[in-house]
Amino acid sequence: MPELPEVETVRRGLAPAMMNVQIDRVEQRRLDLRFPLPPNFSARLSGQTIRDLRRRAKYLIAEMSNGESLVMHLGMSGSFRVDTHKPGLFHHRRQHAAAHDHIVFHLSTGMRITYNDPRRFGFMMLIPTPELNTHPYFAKLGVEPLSKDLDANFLAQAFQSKKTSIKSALLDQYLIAGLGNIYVCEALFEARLSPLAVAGDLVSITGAPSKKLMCLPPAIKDVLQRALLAGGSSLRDHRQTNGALGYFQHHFKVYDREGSACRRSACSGIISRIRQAGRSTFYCPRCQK
DNA sequence: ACACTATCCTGCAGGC
DNA sequence: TGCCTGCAGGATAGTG
Repeated sequence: MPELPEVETVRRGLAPAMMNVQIDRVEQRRLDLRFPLPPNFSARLSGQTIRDLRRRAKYLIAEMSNGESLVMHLGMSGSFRVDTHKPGLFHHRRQHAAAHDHIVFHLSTGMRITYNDPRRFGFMMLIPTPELNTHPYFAKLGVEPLSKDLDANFLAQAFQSKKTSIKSALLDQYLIAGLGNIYVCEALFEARLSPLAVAGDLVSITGAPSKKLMCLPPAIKDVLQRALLAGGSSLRDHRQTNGALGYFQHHFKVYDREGSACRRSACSGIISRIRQAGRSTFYCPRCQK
């Protein structure tokens, strides 16, 4: 599920509860998610104070007071829930763990942060904070799409002589870090670009971005920003940390709209679904060229 | 260098 | 009602 807008929504929900708060203990309800959890996971986190909670691409990074950082990835179905544990009260209503609640952080404030992940494609790692930038998971990551690093000149340089489709190129986390299947489809629609276009064909021989490519960075930023305002997209698993749904799925122009009418005014196209690199692509063949 | 596939895992929708 | 198939927001390893 979680692409940049969902991960950032989660970060904004977690930050008030976690920032400058101590972790009392960590309840580890399984030994592994996608990978085995780090050795002594609970012990290494217990007693630490969370100094910062950042996002890089689709990763959440909680910097601890002991110099280690907890790096978390939500995979396809990961979510966090924040609630308050009230000991003594409501004794008759024991707070049961929900299915797929794998990790619970008990904070000194009485708040609990519960990580739920049905498919367990998510993972958590502990990395010494000074090594984050050189760690294999981060060293090669591409630009943040909402930063000014993402502009037409950057894309021209990134796409030059690339024979892969623009759809696949935008999904490549080593070029742009944080886009996923939904927002790539939506951004290509905004930019009126066919997902089948060859990335390198959008760059002139001199290395300058074509006019079509110039539309893409603003389209990407616009889609991501609107999704952020909506709290992300909830297809099945994504929740804000208070349990609320995101609602950007109601604003999709192409994603999951196969067979429906194109929403661009004066376009009479029908949204198509094709398969690219093993993933569904949704687009309007009439107005995306 | 590139494209495609299978893989990890669970849940759900659709067809019969 | 149930069984089966395919598909899902990600990312990697292996193949040709």
